[in-house]
Amino acid sequence: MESEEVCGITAIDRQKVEHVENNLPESNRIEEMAGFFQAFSDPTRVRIVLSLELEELCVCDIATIAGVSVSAVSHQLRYLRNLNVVKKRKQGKMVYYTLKDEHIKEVIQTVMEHIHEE
Amino acid sequence: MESEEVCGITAIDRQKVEHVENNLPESNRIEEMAGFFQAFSDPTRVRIVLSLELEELCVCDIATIAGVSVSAVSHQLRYLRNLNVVKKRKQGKMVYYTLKDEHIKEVIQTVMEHIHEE
DNA sequence: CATATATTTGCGCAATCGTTCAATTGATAA
DNA sequence: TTATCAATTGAACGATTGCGCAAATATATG
Repeated sequence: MESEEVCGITAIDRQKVEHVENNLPESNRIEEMAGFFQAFSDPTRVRIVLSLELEELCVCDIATIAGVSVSAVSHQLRYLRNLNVVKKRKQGKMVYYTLKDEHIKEVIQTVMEHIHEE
Repeated sequence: MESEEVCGITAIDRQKVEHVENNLPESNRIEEMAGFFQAFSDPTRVRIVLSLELEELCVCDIATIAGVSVSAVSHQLRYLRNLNVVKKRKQGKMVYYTLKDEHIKEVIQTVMEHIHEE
């Protein structure tokens, strides 16, 4: 048998494990990826992003569409802003949000197609 | 001004709001999307999925690669199985996991490219 | 049968998340 | 100035998440 003790965990197939470990992206990249996916892992945020694909909207209107409080939306918008998904434009008292860059649409499109294909 | 009271929330631009509401996917679809993204919103799960892109692996080896306990991996694998992301093949005492379908790779590839492009 | 190994499962804990509420900031209008 | 309105912020909450531990399950072997 090709088993071996490693740090208290039994690694059965040492060769496969090494192959994978050598070809996996580094931890930073992996966390970055997870972080990106997390941005869209909540229905409210998905609704916000899909809405902003269609129109530039003020916080209040986003709240109406998303069906949650203005405060909740504002928190989520800050979250999405920090992740470079959306950007804001201030005009008087009001703040208008849009998607930061266009190829977020592509990513979402790809995922939506994937979901439909089954 | 084009403001109006709707369920206690002030909708500023009625026209935009309606346009968005009419063109947004239905709630089921949105939750489905969020659920899909959630599958990859955790570093351990990302590591698992990226590993299974490279090799068919047993639970124990996945645990070694992911750097968490066998139990933790098993929990995550069940989660991913319920989401139709991975499938298992039993051989004796051991259970080998692979990705369920190939075009999950495409989705991940698209996202990775997106992240690199900035 | 008993033993050993690989995986799964249920439980509980700590950390995180999404939300609301209340207070605050920033800008406009009287 | 004061009043008003849009948006942001911080605190607190309940709910969910990811994990490890320990027990249970499943399969192979003596």
